[in-house]
Amino acid sequence: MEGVVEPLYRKIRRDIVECELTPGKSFSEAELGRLYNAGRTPVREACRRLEREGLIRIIPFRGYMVTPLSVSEFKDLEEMQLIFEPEAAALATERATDEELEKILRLAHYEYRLDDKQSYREFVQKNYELHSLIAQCTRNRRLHEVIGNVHVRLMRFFYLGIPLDSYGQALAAEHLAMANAMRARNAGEARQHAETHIRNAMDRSSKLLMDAIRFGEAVFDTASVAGTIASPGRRSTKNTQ
Amino acid sequence: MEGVVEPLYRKIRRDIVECELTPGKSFSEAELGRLYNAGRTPVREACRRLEREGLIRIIPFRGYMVTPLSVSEFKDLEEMQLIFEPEAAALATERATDEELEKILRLAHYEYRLDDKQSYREFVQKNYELHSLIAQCTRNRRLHEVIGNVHVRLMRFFYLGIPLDSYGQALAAEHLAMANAMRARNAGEARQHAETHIRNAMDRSSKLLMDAIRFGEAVFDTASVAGTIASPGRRSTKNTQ
DNA sequence: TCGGAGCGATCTGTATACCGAATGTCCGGT
DNA sequence: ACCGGACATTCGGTATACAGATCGCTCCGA
Repeated sequence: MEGVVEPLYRKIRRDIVECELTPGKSFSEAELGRLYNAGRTPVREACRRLEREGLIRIIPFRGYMVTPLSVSEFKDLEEMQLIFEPEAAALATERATDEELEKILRLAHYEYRLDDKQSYREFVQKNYELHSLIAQCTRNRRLHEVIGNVHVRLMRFFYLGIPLDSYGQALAAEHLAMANAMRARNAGEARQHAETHIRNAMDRSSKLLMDAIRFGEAVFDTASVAGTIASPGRRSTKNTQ
Repeated sequence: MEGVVEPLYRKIRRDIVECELTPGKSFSEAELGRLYNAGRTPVREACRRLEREGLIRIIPFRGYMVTPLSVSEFKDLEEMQLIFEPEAAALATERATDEELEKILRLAHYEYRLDDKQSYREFVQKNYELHSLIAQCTRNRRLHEVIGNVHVRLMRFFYLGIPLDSYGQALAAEHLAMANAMRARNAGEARQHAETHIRNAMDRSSKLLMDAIRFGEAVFDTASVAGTIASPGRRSTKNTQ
């Protein structure tokens, strides 16, 4: 029975990351306990962890709330990526085993088709695995954790389809360039490719974010209350509630 | 009554950081509750947070344990500093207010006298404030948190007097150079100074670490089980227990 | 009719008790 | 001397109780 809180935590986290639990939605401990059928204590604990990871916000005597997506969070996270990942790529280039580099290369081949929603979700997942594996190859466990957390938080945005849409080939090309540099054990070049990869991602996403905001489509900033319309045809009863 | 867990958490964290609770020491929830007179629930919660920060380790059915100091953790943390702080200094240079830059400069003036233990502890504290303030000036809250956490974990080593000893002036000089560059709004130079500062710190500490290990003085590594040899004449009954 | 004070509902925060599970220890048998 | 099982300890999880805080509703007065 070792793991009741751990699976629960993972389930909730997955649902948040995949925007199954809409950002900005608020709920009580009991409610969440019913939803995942678990007692109040494990729910509390899971929520505490999620709060520390920035996925849930605790409103002092009113309950919990899925952290609303905000432009500022997105910017912060991307800025962190820009700082962390190029160095991580360089370190990984020097420290990874040949097998790991092969696996990285394999993951870098992933693309997705625009017409297929499922393919996109898979890509987001593989993209995470790629970045996480690179971080792991730094052989710096703490760094790996931090980079992983940053990416997890970014994935919520990805799952909304905001920053990646319609850039499948470009992304894969950048991934490949980086993976190849790593495989050639060229740390400097790997760093460079990683940096331009992140910079490009930032450019693309800022464009898409602008559009999204212009269309009033999703993301919100500032003082909480992020009603989330998300995709058309999605029920959004009691979203801000 | 909002804050019972928060102060408790802070107290425990402070005691761990200041090595008041010796690294490697193990204890039960009840024990800790008695020590800080608090209930089991707040203790649990505080320990969970400390675990996520890497200051406490949970041994599945045997209790808790102050994370033993390990060379690998030290190396990891310094490597992270080397990645984060130069960029943070550069960002802060561009984003800080004039007042903040003044305060940074003021903090950078801190030195310590070798003969005075209290002065050293103060220095460690001020050093933390300096680095934390710089991180805060990046205006990237998440980045600030991460850098703060890294530094907090490093402080345990500092409080053991390991990596700083007898480098007071050198440290202050490096701090000053960086702070001055920041005040001149020269981001590139600030980054450069920060980088050499961290690199120097790494060199110095690796020397001192070697010595410390040679003298069997403190730090432990590898697979958990840090029997605490520490100082000669120290009983080590039930150390791994 | 409108506005403000007060009351109650609800939920978190915290403490405590209890059961089950797992592990290390100790003791006794082979 | 070695091995195996019972016991104590301690954590993991749940239920429960209670205090405090917040919100919303009602009621009363202007």
